[in-house]
Amino acid sequence: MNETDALAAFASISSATRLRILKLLVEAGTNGLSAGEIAAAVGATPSRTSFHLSNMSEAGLVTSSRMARQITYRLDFAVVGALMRYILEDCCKNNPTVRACCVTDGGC
Amino acid sequence: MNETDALAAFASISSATRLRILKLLVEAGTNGLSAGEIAAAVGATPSRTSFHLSNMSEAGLVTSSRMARQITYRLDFAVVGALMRYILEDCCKNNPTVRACCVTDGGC
DNA sequence: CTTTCATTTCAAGTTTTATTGAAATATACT
DNA sequence: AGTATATTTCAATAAAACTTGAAATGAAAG
Repeated sequence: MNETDALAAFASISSATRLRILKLLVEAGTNGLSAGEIAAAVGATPSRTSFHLSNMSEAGLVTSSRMARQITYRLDFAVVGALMRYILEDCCKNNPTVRACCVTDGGC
Repeated sequence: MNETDALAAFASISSATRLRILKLLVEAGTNGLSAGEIAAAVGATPSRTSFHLSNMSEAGLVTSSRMARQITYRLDFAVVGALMRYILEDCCKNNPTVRACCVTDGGC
């Protein structure tokens, strides 16, 4: 992950709707969800949802594949992980205070 | 960290200049840097730098304190850590793929 | 090959955010 | 008090992102 990619990812998840889509796709796991299911879940119009999904796709956060008439969107967990690593290492130089928050039993 | 705070933090670090300021303040550590030093380092005008710094301050990422004529800005490492934890736990439900990227020897 | 369903694209208007330079505030020095 | 330094605030402009609804695309079914 480079700076340009990280900036696009941050911009993408700084929208309340898109962050909600991300959380939804985390729960959906590797199966993903169709654009229509996502639209229904977040209560947005199809065109608005499509706009947000292409934003997330351009940011590399999601992948899409057509299944018959529907298009399935899946979260790219590796990209989210790479973003975490970018903050932790490239930005924060492995600062111990920041790093402590990333362990399950961390005092944070 | 709640969703509102996380959204503000993401929006803040989705600007190239502000991400650069964050990295600068990571290296400065607990000493921090004055607004003027930051402006010089990022090559921005004082007013523009001030704008970005108040954005980061509203997002909770930095703290400020006046030292004589200068105002020192410091990164709030705990807030950055809380943001990491928010992505990892609240958003990603501790997904193992994402979590693997947060350990030094992680296969990521 | 027309219809239906799922999704995307487009154009228009609205809102938000960024930039610039000048003026204002706060502190220190003489 | 008056001047210089450091930073912020303000108003105006410019640029980017969001929203809406209508039209277009792609795929399946009759």
